[in-house]
Amino acid sequence: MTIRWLARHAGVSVATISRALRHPDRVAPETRERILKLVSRYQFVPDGRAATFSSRRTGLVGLVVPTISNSIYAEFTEAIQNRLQAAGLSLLIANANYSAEIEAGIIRKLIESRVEGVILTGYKRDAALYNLLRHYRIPFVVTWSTSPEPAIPSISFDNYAAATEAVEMLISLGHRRIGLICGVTDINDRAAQRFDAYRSALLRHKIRFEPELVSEQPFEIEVSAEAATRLVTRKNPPTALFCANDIQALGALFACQRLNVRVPEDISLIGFDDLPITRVVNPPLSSVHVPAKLMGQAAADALIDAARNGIPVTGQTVGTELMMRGSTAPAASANTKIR
Amino acid sequence: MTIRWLARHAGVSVATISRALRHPDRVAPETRERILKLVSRYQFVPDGRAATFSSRRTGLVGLVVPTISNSIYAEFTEAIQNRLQAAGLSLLIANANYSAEIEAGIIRKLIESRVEGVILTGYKRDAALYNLLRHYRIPFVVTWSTSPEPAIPSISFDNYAAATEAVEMLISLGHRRIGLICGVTDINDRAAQRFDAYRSALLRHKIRFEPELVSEQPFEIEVSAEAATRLVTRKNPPTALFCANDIQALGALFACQRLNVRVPEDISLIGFDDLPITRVVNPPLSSVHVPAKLMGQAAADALIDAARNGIPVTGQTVGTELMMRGSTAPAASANTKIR
DNA sequence: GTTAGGTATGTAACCGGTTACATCAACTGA
DNA sequence: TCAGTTGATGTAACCGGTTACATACCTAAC
Repeated sequence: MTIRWLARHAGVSVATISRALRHPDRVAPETRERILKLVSRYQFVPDGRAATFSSRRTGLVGLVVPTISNSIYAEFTEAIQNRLQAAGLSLLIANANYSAEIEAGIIRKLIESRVEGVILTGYKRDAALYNLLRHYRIPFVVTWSTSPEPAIPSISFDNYAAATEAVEMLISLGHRRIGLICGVTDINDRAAQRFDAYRSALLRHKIRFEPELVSEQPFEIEVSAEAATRLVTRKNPPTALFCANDIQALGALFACQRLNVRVPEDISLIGFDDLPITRVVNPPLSSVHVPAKLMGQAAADALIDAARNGIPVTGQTVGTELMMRGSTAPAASANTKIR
Repeated sequence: MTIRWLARHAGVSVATISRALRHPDRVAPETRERILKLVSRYQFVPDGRAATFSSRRTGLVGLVVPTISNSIYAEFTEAIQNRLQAAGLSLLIANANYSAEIEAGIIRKLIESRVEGVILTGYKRDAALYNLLRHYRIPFVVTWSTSPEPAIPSISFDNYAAATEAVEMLISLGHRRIGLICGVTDINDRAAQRFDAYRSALLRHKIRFEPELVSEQPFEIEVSAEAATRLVTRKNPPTALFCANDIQALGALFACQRLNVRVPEDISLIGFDDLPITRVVNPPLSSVHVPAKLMGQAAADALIDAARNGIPVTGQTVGTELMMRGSTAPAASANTKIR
């Protein structure tokens, strides 16, 4: 079942079939109707590979996310998808599972399928991958973190500034023992930047940085709850916990509930991402609102412009907002013992 | 940059280049080395469309999920991805957003890209779509629900049986006023089947079905919390709530906490999906464990077999397990007033 | 009546790999 | 020494659309 076969049956040439499908206004109405009737009778679906192959445009944009488990990426993905769809482009979603090797394989696959743009999560990766994309003149954009290298366009919020704001807030509320739960900084540059912000904020306020108050964990709620349990049950527990991710903050919140550590009376919590669930739990969880949707739209728009009009992708910073809710309170004036 | 260009530069034919890349053992070691050196020097990435186009094998499997927000699909997706990757196939993930129109468009796109298999979520869709897939001899499998039509192979658990078990459990604990929060049954056949099971279980036990105790809602935690609030603050509130989805169950749990309705003393809860978070909240949430991973693996294996060896996909039922946790308790013997 | 311009359609090259088949050299064994 | 076999490589058709260009026909204007 090819356009040649249809052409024979309709008594026209292949070009007319192709035109009837792609540019219906360029064939005579009666011819068009005859062809479309055949197409629907035989349920003909043209081969997209052949089409993109000969037209030299794939209409494809690739998105590489580190995980699909975290629903913050779902919102991001949907924003991108909607934007691309409106522009007549399709999205290829790929999950790198926080692995550099898998990601490299994915990027290669995307180049093989000749995508017209790539949206990446995080900036930290082998320079060879960036070079490969540039070599194939595939516009790309980094999201969720900003590369220090100006040649790598990033459409992102400022992880460092956002985390700084959260930690500074805790400090301004009088907290001096502040714990941190964050992602694994080796494989997650967002976590690394938030970690840096945490440490710098403490130093700036002459608060000693204590490695024992920091816990790097993969983003699983059970693991996070255990990590929080360990922090909170120390002899000298922190009075506040900054969690570089809402999943981890929720794990911490539930762990505290289980241990009868009162939030925010005994310990203050601030999360990151501002997932919808933060507004529903008890107490509602303070969190850094991340403009995932806006960021996705801007990234998609930039790639659409690049693919359509050859406009180079330029970086952009979108704002975050610290949402203060019931999980955060001033430190008890005295160093009240917990429990 | 094509294999023809490389062939000229290497002083060999295009066939040798192609072989050096696809079947390295079929070219002389020295020739191979010379070619591969050129390939890496010029960062040559062969055009995948041309490759699949001429070899008549795309190595692609499509997955259509109704949402990527719910992490239960993440586990499912990852299981599929791992299985396919091991078999040398790639996964195309597409999000239908609970829309039949979007789904139809996606399926068409998948056929256009000549995928070698399709994994669908839910069985209820226009028969024309199934016919189209069959017409193109694309093996497909339905997951997450079982089609009553035997010609539509389903690898799934039994929604009706699983929901029945949960409701029967509540009844056996003495509950007589049992509410239901579920997805929108018009667009979600899983929700519809669970709804049916709920109603049938009540009738079987001579418990009057009260439509006011049922709330169909999209899977958003805030919306679910509001729905639960409405149910629980009725004059004559239910003593148990079956939630056909953990997101909704969590919304209900947090709403109850906020209203000072004690779980499970005042109201028992059972969810569905057994997300990791159910084990961390307080009290831990009873839930129907769904073998998402197993189901994904089985679906992937079936399609691999179909694509590789032409073995027709056959249906299969995987088991669920009701996980009883702290959110469920026997009904208070008298009809104690809540609050 | 001739020519210019427009519309509908056909012809065929082309996109960039893959692979069946052909070719040729080198080696094996009688 | 020569037929037979093996291994390495080349030739060219092919996958199924798209589209530049050619062609044929019709209408309108001078």
